Amino acid sequence: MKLIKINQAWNGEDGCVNCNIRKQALFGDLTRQDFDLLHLPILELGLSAGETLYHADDAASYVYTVRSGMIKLVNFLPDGEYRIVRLLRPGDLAGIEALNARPYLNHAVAMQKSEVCQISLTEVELLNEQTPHLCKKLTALWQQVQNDADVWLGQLTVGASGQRVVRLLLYLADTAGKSEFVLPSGEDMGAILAITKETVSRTMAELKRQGLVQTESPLARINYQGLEQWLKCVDQ
Amino acid sequence: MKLIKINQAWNGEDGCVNCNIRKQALFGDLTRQDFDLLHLPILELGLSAGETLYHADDAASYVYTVRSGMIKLVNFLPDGEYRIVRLLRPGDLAGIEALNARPYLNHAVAMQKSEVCQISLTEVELLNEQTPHLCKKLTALWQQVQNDADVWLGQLTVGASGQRVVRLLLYLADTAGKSEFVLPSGEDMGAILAITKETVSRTMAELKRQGLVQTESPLARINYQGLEQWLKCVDQ
DNA sequence: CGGACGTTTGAGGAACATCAAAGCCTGTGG
DNA sequence: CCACAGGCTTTGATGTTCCTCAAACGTCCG
Repeated sequence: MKLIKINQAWNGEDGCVNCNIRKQALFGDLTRQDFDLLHLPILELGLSAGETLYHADDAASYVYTVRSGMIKLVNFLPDGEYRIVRLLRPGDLAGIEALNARPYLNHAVAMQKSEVCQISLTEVELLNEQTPHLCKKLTALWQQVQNDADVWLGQLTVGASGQRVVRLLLYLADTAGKSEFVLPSGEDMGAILAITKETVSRTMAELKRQGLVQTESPLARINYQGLEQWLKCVDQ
Repeated sequence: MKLIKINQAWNGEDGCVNCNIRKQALFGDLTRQDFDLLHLPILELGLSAGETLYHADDAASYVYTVRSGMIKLVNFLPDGEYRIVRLLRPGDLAGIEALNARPYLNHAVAMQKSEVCQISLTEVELLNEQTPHLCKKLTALWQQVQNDADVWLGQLTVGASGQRVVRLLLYLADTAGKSEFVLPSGEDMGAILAITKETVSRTMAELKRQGLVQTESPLARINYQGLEQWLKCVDQ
């Protein structure tokens, strides 16, 4: 793992205060005064696609706020297969389980070129004792975890393979905020949906044939309402 | 919904302080002084099998600590199918998402005769502002949610139907703390594992034939190590 | 006792996994 | 700049698993 240190996001001055995604992120509710309680620098790290941020069972001393890109949380099964259990996007917190003095539960791997802020656990714990502003945000972030888990379980692992792929595309568009986004590899989509990459490929081919999806390089553009309609027709 | 009020678990005296599952539950870290901050009574409710504790999208004003029995969290899909996304056992918190001023995310239904404590949201919020002891426990409970979600996604929705059934049986034994436990209905097991009740039935029949599972009335007794072995053999 | 509901068992068929081979991009080094 | 290697994607043929539909059986409750 050769993470690149981009810069020191907070250095005693006001890097964090001015962070462009701070409102959504862990420190979103902190006041100017709260920031004065910080005494360790916060590093900003760059990851290229495929790089690992941390491994499951690693002793954890940091959590990471995602600033850009996308991080997958991966679980490996005894037989070597793997399964993606969550996707983290800007504002999300990777390694949140470390706040409980537990080792990381999954592997965190960048799916695209990504940037994260590395926040020391002790920093978070100290801050949490000295100001009540953090606990609320933490609860919101945990809630997000539950929400995602529910979507995953309720929509992405149920029904015919076609429905799963379509629901994933809609989910990706939702989280990206637009109908154009970086498409995960076929294998990754399979690991999200619990189907094989071949089935993913066949379904995507069919959707392209119907003009509901266009792909170009790493990007996909989807016809959102068309896909929603497609779901309803197949369901009945 | 006709929940039965069993009694007032906390009445200004020390019902909660002496609660036999308090250590694991929401108030586990509170001190005697913290309890003095409570000013609303906490009700203990009884549910019979099949009764609903709350519905998804209900405006939430309570969270519930499970005292006995088992509660399932259920999501309904547009086509009327349903999916169980989590099982709650004694010590777990139902409706935890309400702490974020959100409506409930799923339906909560008792699978067996169960008992829960009804805790007012405002109570939790007030307590959270006045003592730091709650936040830690909350984090631990959220962590539990994530943990369960990972197990669900990583083990119960992947692989052949037989493996899923066996993993569920092992999971139920783990959470029960012994190899004898109340077996969910075939339909519920199917809704957990994303397979049909017929497939569940066939698999269970086969496991019984092999002497790895015995059922009696609502109870099941499993050969834990035998099932673990069974998993390894099938895997390869 | 009879009805409703859950479980069991069977037969048939569809959907998906598996295996295999060919095609296509990407990046690398000559 | 082009050629080539590697990985990822696509497409096909085959087989198995599991879903679907259906009927019989068992059990719990009125």
